[in-house]
Amino acid sequence: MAKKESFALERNDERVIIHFDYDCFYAAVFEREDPKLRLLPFAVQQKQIIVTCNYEARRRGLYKLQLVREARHKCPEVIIALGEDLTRFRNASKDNYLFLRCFAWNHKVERLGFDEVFMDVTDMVDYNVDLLNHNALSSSFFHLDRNDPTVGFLFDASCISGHTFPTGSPQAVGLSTSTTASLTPALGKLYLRLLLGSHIAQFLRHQLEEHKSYTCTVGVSTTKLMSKLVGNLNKPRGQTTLVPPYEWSLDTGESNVTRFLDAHDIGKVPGIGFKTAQKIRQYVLGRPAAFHAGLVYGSTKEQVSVGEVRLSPGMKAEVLERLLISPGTPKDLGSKIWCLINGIDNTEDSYIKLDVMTAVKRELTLLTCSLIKRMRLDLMVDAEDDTAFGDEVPSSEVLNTSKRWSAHPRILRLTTRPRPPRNPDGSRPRMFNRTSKSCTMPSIIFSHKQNIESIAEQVVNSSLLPLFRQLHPEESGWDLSLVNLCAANMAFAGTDSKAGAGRDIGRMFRRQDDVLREWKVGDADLAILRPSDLTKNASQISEPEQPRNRDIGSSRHGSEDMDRSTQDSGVADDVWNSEAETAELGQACPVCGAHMPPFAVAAHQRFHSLPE
DNA sequence: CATTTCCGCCCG
DNA sequence: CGGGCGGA
Repeated sequence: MAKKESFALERNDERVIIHFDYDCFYAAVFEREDPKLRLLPFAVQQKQIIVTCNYEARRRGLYKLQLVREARHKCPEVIIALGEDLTRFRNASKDNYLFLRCFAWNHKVERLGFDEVFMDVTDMVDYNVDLLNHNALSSSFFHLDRNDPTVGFLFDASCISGHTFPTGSPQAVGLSTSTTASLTPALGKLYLRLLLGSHIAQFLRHQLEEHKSYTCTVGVSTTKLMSKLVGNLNKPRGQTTLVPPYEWSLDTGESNVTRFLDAHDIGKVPGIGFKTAQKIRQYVLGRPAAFHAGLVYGSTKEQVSVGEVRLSPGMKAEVLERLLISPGTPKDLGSKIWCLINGIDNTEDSYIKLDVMTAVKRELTLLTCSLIKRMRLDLMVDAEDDTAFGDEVPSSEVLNTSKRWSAHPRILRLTTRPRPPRNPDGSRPRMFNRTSKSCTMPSIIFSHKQNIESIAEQVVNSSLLPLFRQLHPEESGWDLSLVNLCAANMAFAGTDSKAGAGRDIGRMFRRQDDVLREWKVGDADLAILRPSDLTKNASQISEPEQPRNRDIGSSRHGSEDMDRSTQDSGVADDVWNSEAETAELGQACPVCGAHMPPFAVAAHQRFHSLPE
């Protein structure tokens, strides 16, 4: 049995991130359509402003966000294109993005605006680190395909590709020399990983130039924050890698992260906008920070460096939090910014989270399928027939078109329960700390045209995933002991021409509850959903509640824990699991012992509870 | 409790 | 300026 597949929980998450920034993107889009422009001073105009211009134009004194009048005066021969229609830029951006994404092994590639891309190449790097031949680093081969060892490129693994910060780092020396030994193992490993990152970055840059005719500037580091910032050091058409040490230590002294970051103006840090920066400046200076209104865009501010902020007396997350709270500001903005100015970018967690999300999505989809089946069994009636439940249990969930809904649940609710922390004796406390979120039942769920799977997929995407995110906005380490889906707040369709119909149905439900209550498995920690093992299907049971405003169907689902031996060895666990494993094959009715599909049990039991 | 609307802020 | 996001 695999021991440690719990990737999401292990904090070996020093990622390798590449940030791409296309050089003067809008201008480059036009240049690609008309290469003659490359040699001429060329600018793109929106309204009365030069939004960007090529480097030929910059050589003649033009710059971004300059007034068109001024630009024309300074450089009369400039060629200007109108760039107010964004579609060509949008398309080019998307095209480049898709191109880059083809190289990624995972889907951790994202666009920021039209002209920036982040790519998490951690998996590629780690794969290739293991395959390096340390005796022949300078003639290494970078594998781009795990399945085809011939796909890749040659590179020199004895040095970083492109520029570094700080400049003249071990790069010149190379790894095969004695300096390698002086590097601590951890430092050396990170160095090697970033080195490989720099080579894949170099490769991708050239691919982009060759196949798409776009040059770009890239940064390589372990976070989006740092890779984006460090890339700025060498533009255009350059790349910069932020080399270790990333941690402060006795022999290496200050970390290169803070050394680099501290020199920036506080307002230059992505995520710290003008307002926030001004407040922080004011705090550090002890007086309002001066800023002279600029000509066109922004303004020249009194600069306060990240280092001054970070090292200002008593500075910490709480201080920033208090400083920045005002109506409409995000919750923990203070700690966010404290992290940022210390070079920590929490968004990297979201990459890991993505992996887990796909598993969660699978689970939710299975749950939804179960729920739909149950809803159809319990709530669909023959179009001509007003009675909700016949004498026979339907033999199949397949529905013909002569059925209609007798009632509509109006609310869809997702409930989860985190696994409570373990007691000293290894057992788990029984807690009822469930959390739930609900939304209006998406109408698609009542469709009887589409098949159940496609409906489920839509419901998951449109409703359940958003709910899940609300329930678990925290970082990746979900360890859930229960996931439950239910349809609630019944609305009966019949404009009760028969006055007693509603009451009869209500009574029926109550009787059903009585039966189900007996049948129901105890409320122990049963279903298990863990990021490390989300594949196995468990079961579904119904969960009766109050007669009025009650939930009609409820479908519970979880996955079997890998490490079951360390769990409660209670009987309930075993009962549950045996039921769980046979769930898809069939279940026995606890009253009469008849065998049937699990989703039919509830309806079948209702049959038992019908009035004589 | 969910939904709708608006505002502040950040970004390119 | 236009879009996106989060909070009230």
